[in-house]
Amino acid sequence: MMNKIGSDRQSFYDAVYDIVRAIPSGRVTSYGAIAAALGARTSSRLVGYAMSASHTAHPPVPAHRVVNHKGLLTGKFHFTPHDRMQKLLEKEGIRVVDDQVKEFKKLFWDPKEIMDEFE
DNA sequence: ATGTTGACTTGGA
DNA sequence: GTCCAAGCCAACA
Repeated sequence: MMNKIGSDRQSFYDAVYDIVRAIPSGRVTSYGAIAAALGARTSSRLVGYAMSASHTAHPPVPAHRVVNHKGLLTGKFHFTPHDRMQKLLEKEGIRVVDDQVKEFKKLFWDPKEIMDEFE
């Protein structure tokens, strides 16, 4: 069986990467939403931890589209340079002010929308 | 082996 | 709205 993300995949990380790569341009999601989509809502921290290692993943994951549940760019200091995360977002039409995604609620993309692709 | 830390979230006060 | 504590798993010292 290889239809469930997280259980058959090589690791929780790969599952996270797959979802992040599926985030549409110009949209954002949260760590918790990804964790929830994986059925591990309480492991949202792992999602963030996975992102810290995402820069070594291949193909690369658009980690800049993942923010915390408030729409805050908490991971921007993991980018080089730090402004890159915001730059990338703005490039996609997302407005970021004071490290916070404007209209976050509206731009929020629920990973569960593409869960079908993984079933 | 144990203890700490971390790109987090939730629930209760 | 705020602040605090707990829970999750992996990497590192």
